[in-house]
Amino acid sequence: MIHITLPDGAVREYPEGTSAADVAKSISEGLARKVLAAEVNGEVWDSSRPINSDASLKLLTWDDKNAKSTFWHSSAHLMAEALETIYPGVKFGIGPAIETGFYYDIDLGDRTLGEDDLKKIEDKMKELAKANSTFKREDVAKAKAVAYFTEKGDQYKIELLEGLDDGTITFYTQGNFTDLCRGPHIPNTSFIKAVKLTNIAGAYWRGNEKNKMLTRIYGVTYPAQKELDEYLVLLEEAKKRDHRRLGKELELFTFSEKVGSGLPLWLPKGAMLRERLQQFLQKAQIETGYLPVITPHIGSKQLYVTSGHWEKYGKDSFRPITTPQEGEEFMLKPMNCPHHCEIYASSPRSYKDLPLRLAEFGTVYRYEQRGELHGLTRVRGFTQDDAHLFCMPQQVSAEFKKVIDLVLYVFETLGFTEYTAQVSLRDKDDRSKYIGSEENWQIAEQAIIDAANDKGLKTVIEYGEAAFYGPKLDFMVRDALGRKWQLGTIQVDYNLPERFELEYVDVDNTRKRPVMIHRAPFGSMERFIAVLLEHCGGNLPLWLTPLQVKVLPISDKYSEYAHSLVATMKEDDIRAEVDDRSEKIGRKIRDTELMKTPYMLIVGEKEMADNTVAVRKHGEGDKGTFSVNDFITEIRNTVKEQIKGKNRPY
RNA sequence: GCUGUUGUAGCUCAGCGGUAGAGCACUUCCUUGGUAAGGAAGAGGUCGGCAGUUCAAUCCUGCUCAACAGCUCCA
Repeated sequence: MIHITLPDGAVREYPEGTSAADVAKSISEGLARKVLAAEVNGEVWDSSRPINSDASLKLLTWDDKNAKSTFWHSSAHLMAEALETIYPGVKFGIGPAIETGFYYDIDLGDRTLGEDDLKKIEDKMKELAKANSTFKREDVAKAKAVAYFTEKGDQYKIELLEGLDDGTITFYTQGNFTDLCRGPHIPNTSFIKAVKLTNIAGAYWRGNEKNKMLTRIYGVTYPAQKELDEYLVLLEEAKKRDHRRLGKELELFTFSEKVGSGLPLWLPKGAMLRERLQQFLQKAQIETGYLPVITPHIGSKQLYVTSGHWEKYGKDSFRPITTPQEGEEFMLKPMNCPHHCEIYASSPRSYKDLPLRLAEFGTVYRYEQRGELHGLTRVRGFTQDDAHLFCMPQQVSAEFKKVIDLVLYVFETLGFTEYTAQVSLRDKDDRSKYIGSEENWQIAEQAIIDAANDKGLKTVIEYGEAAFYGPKLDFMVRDALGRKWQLGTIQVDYNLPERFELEYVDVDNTRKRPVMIHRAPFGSMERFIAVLLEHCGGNLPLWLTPLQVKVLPISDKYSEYAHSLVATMKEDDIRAEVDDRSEKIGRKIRDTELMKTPYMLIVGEKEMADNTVAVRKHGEGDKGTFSVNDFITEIRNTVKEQIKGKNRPY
């Protein structure tokens, strides 16, 4: 007999070789029908796999993350079975579960798939799922496994087998399909009731662009049609929050083929939003000791040779521009750091001058690969909320923490509560691509880890993600469709001060090298606004929104009163407009709601007589009648509250 | 950059080998109204661009530009 410990602490006795499914059955039949997999001593297993010694056991049903992942992994196998039935001879790469759903990379030879094919595969999957095939696990000797896939002619599986040790190899079979797989899987295919193949795309074998491109089919499955429907609705909702769509609807920005791809054009409302955001950060920065500077949009190529960027990124940049006669070369500024280094170097610095914090909303140009461009999140011309802090080595830690405070203040004010902080360190093995001494790297890496811990950030450490000149702390958020984007960044740099031979005179009258910290709380104005739009679904906070109040006169007769209200509000820095079109009030309300304007003031005979306004709030409806002064006070207070923040660093 | 899909009016889209259509938006007129679309008339497109096939191309073919999805990349 063995002892099974359940999550509630209860210990039960079962015969050796009992399975999670058996345990479930002993508790209740209903539970047994829902169990998809099990966690045995913390490891996810097939529910049918025999347990041969004492163990802790958690039965996994659909609500569990690991169960979903198992379910989707099995669905990938089901899709593979369908593919093999429809396209005999198809070769398979890998087919894992992902955050939502699964994919399988396949090699179809010369055949290409279209939308109609996806439907066909879906139907076949549903048919095969109904066949109720069991997922059977089998230990296989390496030689036998290689022989199996050699006969099948699947070179990808053979390549995968090369990386595996004999004795650890397992096959899973359902119906007529057998795959090399570590498992685990759900008990049988009949659990899969709803199937949707969402997407078809190319993907390089093993993620290497030198390898063959395989066809990747993405899909998602559910144990009930209702859940699939809900998921599809959710996807639609997410699309409505897409910043590219909101940017168009709210008239914030646009692109022009003539101007060029990846070069956003800010429309008046977008520019207003962006400038307001910039002023907000500028103010916080000045309060916390930053000094604004301004540098040109181009710089001599020599500047980037000195910085090392030419060598590293020159070939991937916009080509240098040349002067008419001399043949001098200039580059469109791809980053502000070298310019700021030269500002530092423009006069002798004492330890008393440090830290020197130079800030600039600097527009830079980078030649991003064509396929990388994406709305405002990945563009070729963008403005960084950049600053470079030059400090003594012993000041790094304190400066770093101050920057974290500033970033958190920005996030809090703009309502970002969900983000991850990623500590990007060097690749553990390959250190050839990094500039700078081992010792400096270690100090910097430790300083970042300590500062993040000190501030209580939830961090993920990523090896190999550091910049070539130093480690960094990046703040990441997700967009409406689940894609991850980096927002704020803080980076320690021991390299540029070296290359630009920056110095300060220390207390003991010796010359020393300062340390540089690059930082951008927004990351870039473009990307930040993109993510902000998606975050708030286009309902921008009152203090930031281009138009705060729209005054809607009920008829032309009250137009004058409406305009007088706007003039009054303007005195209190409230951004308001009148909709004086000859439309019915219902129509004006609808149009204003669609533009997501926070407040509507409806004014007619009554309001004009009493010097009041009927307030309607976006998304909430009629709020009743207020005196003009009360309304103005309300707006002013709300705005004040929004930008104050509890964690204001100044 | 790679693979695939798409490109028709300002926007969302329909259509088709015989020189274009809807709704919304826009303009004008009527309507002067009370919390999410009042009515009528009008204007607007060399069907992304360049070639080719054809008696004839928005439609077929090639190239090119752009957008979208994913992969690779991201100072």
